[in-house]
Parts: sequence; structure tokens; C-alpha cells
Amino acid sequence: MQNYFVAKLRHVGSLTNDDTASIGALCEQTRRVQARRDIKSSDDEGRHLPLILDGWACRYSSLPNGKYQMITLYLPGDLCEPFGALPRCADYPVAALTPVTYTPVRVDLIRTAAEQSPRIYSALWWDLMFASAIEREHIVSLGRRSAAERLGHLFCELQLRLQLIALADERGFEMPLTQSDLADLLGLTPVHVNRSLQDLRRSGLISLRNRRLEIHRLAELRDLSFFDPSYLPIDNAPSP
Amino acid sequence: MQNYFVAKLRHVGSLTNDDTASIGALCEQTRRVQARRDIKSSDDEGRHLPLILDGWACRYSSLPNGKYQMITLYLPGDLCEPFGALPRCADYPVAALTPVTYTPVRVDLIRTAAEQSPRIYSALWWDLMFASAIEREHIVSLGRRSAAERLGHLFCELQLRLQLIALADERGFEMPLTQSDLADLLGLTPVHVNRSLQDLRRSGLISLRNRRLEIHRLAELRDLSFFDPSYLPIDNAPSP
DNA sequence: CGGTTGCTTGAGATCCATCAATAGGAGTGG
DNA sequence: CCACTCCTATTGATGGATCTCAAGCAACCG
Repeated sequence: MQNYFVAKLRHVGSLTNDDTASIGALCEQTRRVQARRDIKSSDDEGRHLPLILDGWACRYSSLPNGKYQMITLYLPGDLCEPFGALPRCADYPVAALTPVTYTPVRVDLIRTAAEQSPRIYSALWWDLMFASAIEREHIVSLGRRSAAERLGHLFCELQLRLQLIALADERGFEMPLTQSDLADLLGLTPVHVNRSLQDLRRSGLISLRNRRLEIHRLAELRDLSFFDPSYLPIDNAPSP
Repeated sequence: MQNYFVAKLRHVGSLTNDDTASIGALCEQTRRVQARRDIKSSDDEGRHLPLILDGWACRYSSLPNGKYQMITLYLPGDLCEPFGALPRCADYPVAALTPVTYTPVRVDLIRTAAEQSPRIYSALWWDLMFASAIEREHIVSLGRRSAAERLGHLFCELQLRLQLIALADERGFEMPLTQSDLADLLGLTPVHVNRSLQDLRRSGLISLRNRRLEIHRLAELRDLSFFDPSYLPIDNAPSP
């Protein structure tokens, strides 16, 4: 399997062959979890950072009244913790949404790699700011976008993130989330996600069948949901 | 004026006198902006990170349809960008909510300080995870908490953050935000903030007059808004 | 004073949640 | 192959939380 983490980091600047080799060396050990299971890092007290090699995962929070909110969505190649994470920092749990393979990255090794190559150092910081920008835009969605706008914005964002690792093109991508997952992520109920998806379908912007999302008119979808790719720190954001 | 940044970082572990001195040296230059003005870093292309010395500020996003969402609230002692921020990363603007004094911290100097002291290195990473935890809990609030719960949660969080820098005690603190600011932050309208505040007042949990918030029963307010201080990576979270 | 800003209140509309029921597909076991 | 179950998607009816529009009031300030 190709290394999606390296594929993503290539979009920052130039990594040498040595750089990609030393990043690849961080990913030797692989673990697998089934869908709907937690990816625990409680056993190693934060000395390892989960890096998603394949599959989709999320970070989530459960409130005492039973409500559930997904905080971030992790795609193949995503590092689930900041690379300088400290041990014993309380944190929200991470769960697999599909079957997931991941690698536990040792904090000390990734730090050494960053210190030995300024290109790796920059790439890791870029990745962190990339993840941070996604979380911030999530706040904007939850605060000020309607249900259909949230869905549209999410689909535009996923299209861009997946295109970075060649898992999407302008026309669509595999989208394994259920309507209930979408509701958990976007702060809605599954029923309302269903009706809002129908609105998007009726207006001819997308199709969603058999876990595949087709985007028929990307530019219009972006306008509808106020998606401006410049919030993501990519130099050459692929345009429609 | 005391250095609130140092005051906050003291809660992580132990900083030596040399450490606090070299952090203090990062803050020599001070700038002032009036309330409601942007704190621009566009002039220096991201080579400087604004560090709030006094006053309250925010990061915000404006949508093309006129909607406005505050993303993060910055209090005295808060660093507005990750300390390893890269130049030319697109970012949301930061604005002063009250008159603000801040210092532009040079990226290269803060990096040097972190490399020369492992305690400073840890403290800066801790500060970053602290800020990140606040943003994540904001997502939970916007996604799954009601208007009164969002207000209650915000007040509990502010009480804790301000207590770290001795600007709050268990009974309350100075709270310069208008109801309109609260609406922009919490994804509500000013009218609804007003009515929800009245609910909180009627139930005897808080008073809010003349820019001062009194918390009458902190434990109850925390229960009401599902505030669990453990989301913030503080060892000894001051308890009510 | 008159203007501005922030707070408050009322009435009506809208978006979304809740509750409930049905239907289809995938897997499972007899 | 059929009966069964579980999960996901779908639809309808109703209610509630929040928004929108509009107006009035108090405090402050040049």
C-alpha cells in the first residue's frame, strides 16, 4: 500500500528521497481495527500518535445527556495528534468509522526526524496548520451555515482533501459515511440530513448512492456552501 | 504590567528564572490597537505572531452572505498563532474586542528559545494543546449544546482560563463582551442571547451587570452546561 | 440636547428536532 | 431457499428552539 501521509506532505514543498524514506520508517508497524471501534492510545500514555494509513476515522465527544458530536474527520494519511504532543494530555477519543489500518508513530522518533531535516520540520508544521484550518472552518459551519450548506461544504472539503492523495477527482469520490455519521459530524439529526441531501440531489448538484458521491457541478456547490478553498494552506488548490 | 503569558505557562511545570527571562525578552516591543480594529499581521507576512498582553481579542470569519462567526476568543497571555507557524499560511483575521496591547513575537526567536530550553519547549506545546482543546470544545458547544448551555459553558471556561492568570476567582470576573459579541461567538442572534441570559439569571446561577459576571453557584452552572474541566490539560484544575 | 450604543420585549416565521412508522438490503441461520 | 434480524434510508406529523423584524428604553457622550 502506498503511503498517503507522504503523498499529502508532498504538496507542501519538496521532500528529498531521504526525507520520504525517514518518514516512511516511522510507519513500519501497522495495526488494524474494525469499524466502530475506538483507536485507543490509552495503553501507551501518549507516547505514540496514531497515523491513519487506510480507512476513515474521527475524534468525538459524548455528552452526559447522551448527545454525540464528531469533532474531526480523519482520512488516510492523517496524523491524529499534533506531532509534538505531550504525554498525559487529556484528549478526546478517536474511533474508526470504517475498518482502519493505522500505525502508532513514536513521538521521540518523529521529533528526531523533524530536527534532522528542515523540510520535514516544515512539512509537519504545515500538516498541523492544515488540520487546524479544517477544525476552524468546522466551527464556522456549525455556527453559521444551514444544514444543506454544511453538507455542501463538507463535500467540497472532502473532495479537496481526497484529491491531495489521489482518492478523488473533480467528479466525485468514495464516501463511506452513513447519513447518521454525517449528522454526528455536522451537528444535525439523521432525519434532517436525509431531507437536506434530497434537496441537494433535487437541485442536481450531487448524487449519492452505494457509498459513492458524484459531484455534478463543483463550482455551484462551492458557491452554495460558501466554500472558499483558500482557507486551506495549499499553494495550488486544484480548481474545478 | 505583569506578563500574563508567563503566568499562564507556569501552570505547566517548572520554568526556571532563565526561562521566564527569555520568554519575557520575546515581549519587549508593545503595540496598541483600539477596540474593534483588526490586529493585522499582513505587513510582516507571518514572521511575527501576535501575543496578547492585555485586553480581549478574537479570530473571526465573515461569510459572503454577511454572516459573522467568531472562531476563538483570545485573553491576556494568549498567543494567537501556533509558535511554529509558517510564513504565507492563509489565515483568518484577528480583531480586538476591547482596547488591546500586544507584542509581535518573532518566529525565529521563539523557536530558538524552545530549542534552548526543554521546559520552554514543553510549555509552548502545552499552550498549543490548551488552545486546541478550547477550539474542539467550541465545536461540541456549537454542535450539541442549547443556547443557555453554550453561555453557561463559555462562562465556566472563561472562569477557569482567567483564574490561571489571576483575573478571576470562583465568584466571577470582568467580562467585557457585549451580548452581540456573545452571539457572534456562540452561533446565535443577539436577541436570543438576551433571552437565554435572562433564563440563567432567573434560575439564580449568575448575574451580569456593568461588564462584571458573578457566578453564584459554579458547580450547578457546570452541571447545567456539561462543563467538565478535564478537557483542558491542566494538572490541578481549580475546583469550585 | 441629539446621536449612538447596548439592552429589552413582542409577534410571527422558519429551521430543525422529535416521535413514529415503513421499506429495502445485507447478512445469518435453519 | 426462506425466515429472521439488523442496519440504513425514507416519509409524515407535530412541536420546539431559534431567527427575523420591529419597536422602545436606558446610559453615555460629544
